[in-house]
Parts: sequence; C-alpha cells; structure tokens
Amino acid sequence: MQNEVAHRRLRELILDGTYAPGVRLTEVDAAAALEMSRTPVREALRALAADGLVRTTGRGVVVVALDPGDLEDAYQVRAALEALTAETAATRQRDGRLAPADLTALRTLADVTAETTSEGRLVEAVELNRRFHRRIAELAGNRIALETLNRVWDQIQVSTLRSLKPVVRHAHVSAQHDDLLAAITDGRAQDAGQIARRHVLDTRTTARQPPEQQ
Amino acid sequence: MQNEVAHRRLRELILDGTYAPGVRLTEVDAAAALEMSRTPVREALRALAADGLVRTTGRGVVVVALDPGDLEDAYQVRAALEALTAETAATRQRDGRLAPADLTALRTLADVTAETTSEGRLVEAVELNRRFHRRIAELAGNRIALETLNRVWDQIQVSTLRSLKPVVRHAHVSAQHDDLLAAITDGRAQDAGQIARRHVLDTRTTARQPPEQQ
DNA sequence: TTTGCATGCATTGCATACAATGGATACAGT
DNA sequence: ACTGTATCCATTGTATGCAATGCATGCAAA
Repeated sequence: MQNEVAHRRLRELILDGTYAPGVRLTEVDAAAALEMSRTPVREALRALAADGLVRTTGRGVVVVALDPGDLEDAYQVRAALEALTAETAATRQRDGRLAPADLTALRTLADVTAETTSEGRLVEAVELNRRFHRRIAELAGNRIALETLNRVWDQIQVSTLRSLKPVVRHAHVSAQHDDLLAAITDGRAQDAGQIARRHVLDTRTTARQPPEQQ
Repeated sequence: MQNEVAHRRLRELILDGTYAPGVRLTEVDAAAALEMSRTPVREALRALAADGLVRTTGRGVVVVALDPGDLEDAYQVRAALEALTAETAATRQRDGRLAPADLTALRTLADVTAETTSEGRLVEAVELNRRFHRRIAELAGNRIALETLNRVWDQIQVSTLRSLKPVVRHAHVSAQHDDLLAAITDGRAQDAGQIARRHVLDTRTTARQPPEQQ
C-alpha cells in the first residue's frame, strides 16, 4: 500500500529534520517527490496531521513545532506516562513476568546509549535514547501507553531536533538511566516511577521557534 | 468540508452505540448512508482509525472494542493523565490563575452529574461525567494532555457502552467528585492528583467482548 | 502612498473510472 | 467425503479530471 509507504517515508523525513518545522508541503510536490499520485500522498499527509507532526492549512500542510508552552506540556504528559510504564515494568519484574534476557538487552542498550552520548554523536544518541525509553514501555506491556508515548515522543523530537546540542550533563543522564534500570531490575516499582518522572523532566529542552518558511 | 462532517457524524454514531463494536463498515455503505462519494468517507474512516475507534481490515473497517487487557491499560493511562491534569489544575488555582467562575461552573457540573447518575439516566450521566472530567483537564491548560485524554476517553467509551448498568455506588462516585473538586479549590495539588487517580481506577468496568458481526 | 477591488492562479476538495486484491464459492479429482 | 484449485465478486487502492476556494498580484482610485 503506497499510502503507508508515503506515511512512513514522510514521517522519517520530518523526524530526521530533512523537512524542518515551518516547511510547507503541497500534495503535488510530495506526490512528485515520492513518485506516486496525489491520492495516497493525500492520505499520508492526513495521517501525519493525526500524528500531530503537521498542521493542515488551507494551503498545503506545514511541519509543526510545538511552541514552548506546548512543549512543556508534552514533557509533562511524557513524564506521567513514563512514570507509569517504568512502574509497571518494575512490577512485572517483581512478579517474575520479565525474561532475564529482556533486562540484559536493556542493560546493553543503556551502555551503548551512554557511550554514544559521551562521544557526542548526537543523531545516533537521540535514536538510541528513544529506543531505551521505548524498550521500557514495551516491557510494561501496556499497548495503549506505548502508542500514546510514540505520539508524544514524535512531537517532542520534531520540536527539539533543530536545537540539538551536546548533552551537557551526559554523566547525569547516564546515571539516571542506570538508576532506572536498577529500580526495574530490583522490582522497586514506586522508585522506578519516580526516577523515570524525574529523568524526563530533567531532560527537558526548550524549543526554538520555527521560521515560517516558504 | 465533507470529510470533517463524515468524521464527526461517524464518530457520533460509534460513540452513541448506533454502530456497535464488531460492526463492519465498508466505504460504499458509509458513503451511501452519508450521501457523499467514497473519497471524503474514506478519509473519515482513516481518521477514525487514527483515533483508535475503528480498525481497518483488508475488507472494510470494523468498530473496535478493547479487549479486557487493553481496557485495563487504557484506564491506567487515563488515571496517570487525569492525575496530572488534576494536579496541574490545583496548582493553577493555588497560584490564583483560575477564575472563580470556572470553579462554580465545575461545582454545578458535579451537582448535575450526581443528580443524573442517582436517577439512573445512564446515557446522560456518561455524557455529564465526561464533561466534568474534561472541564478539569481544560482548567489545567495542558493542550497535549487534553488531546491525549480525548483519545483515551473515546476508546474507553466505545468499549464500555454496551455494558452500561446503573452505577452501583453512585454516592461513592459523587463523593469522590466532591473530594476532587475540593482539593482543586483549595489548591492542594498532590491531593488532587491522588484523588483523581484513585477515582479513575475505582470507576473501572470490564468490557464485554464484541460479537464479530456480519 | 495607500487602500480597495478585481482577476488569475496555485492548490485542495470531491467524484468517478479503472486496476488490483483477496476471500468465498463451486467444482473436479482423489 | 475431502482437499486442492480455479473463478468470481465484493471491496479497496490508485489515478485523474473537474469544481471550488482563497491567496497573491496588479491596477485603479483617493
């Protein structure tokens, strides 16, 4: 199905910054770029709007960036949900419903993320960091929370990508990851939730406003 | 725009139970029912899928109902987010950023909801209850949280509508509403969050599985 | 110079024709 | 009877034409 292809490809292009916030996309342009007719592209643009990644104006769609207030709100939502997933994952661990392999994989992911971050490979670090957090949500086994978090992560990512800079206190970030992992491993559910919330709020960045381009 | 009309009308029909979970909808049927061509209807169906209200099979869309596990997950997400919005609303009240009129309106809404519930007018009660909770989220002023909650509310509503029954402990529910309102009015943010979470989890119901119809 | 207005044009909204797909059904062979 | 297979048909997927919309541009009038 070409509309799914279009949706996936356009989403990639937005999340990796190729289409920056403020950039305008018309159906015909996107159709030409993806070499398909307007119909599937049109549906893909609608889907991106539902994802909150673009805003439809009367005149094509525009890649969104959250204003600083909305971005703060998004972090609050993310913190609440990641506290939930961390707590749930820890509970499942305590009840013996997590495979040991899951935790070692998470351990590895945390290590690789720390290394990549400390070396300043920013784009990779963003991707790995997201995978670490997603993995925890997956371990919680809450499908609704995972889907919701995916939306929020997307919106935060597109809004902060332009202002990527070396993580200043990367040792702090890595330590929080370690603490979180330890709490989950020990099945300390409440701790895990609180650490996750604290961590998300500590990594808040502010958005740069998008230039209303084209 | 007809696609918006189609989206709105189909959403209504699903949320009020006219199209029950498990019912299959084809593009042509829906187009005929709404008296428009397939194109806008098709977009509306896609939007409903993005809302999580229908699931697209290769053969038309099917009105979803969450299975018991997913429904439980949805309540967990709802509890986490309503804790956030209640806490935020209370904080704003404490900081004097809420208008007194907002709180009296909420007070009235709580009273009407209690009355309707105690009289067993179920459909109205569902609507009023949702408005009460939505109003609090609006007072929190967190747009992202409100949008996210709307999705979760929709999914819970469509999954529980078939099993509506008189609220057994309606006095308990009303008392929790009153407690929540009091905590917000007093600006007791942490209390408000905890009461909201407790309340949501106390009102959990279990879903009846949809018949795979037609 | 500025404001109002008309006109053109880019772009989306909608309808419809046609292609592709995949599930159901009927039939043949064992 | 049972299984495999060919065929049909319902339904969606895609392309494209035409209508509607609204923004931008230029021109005229004050």
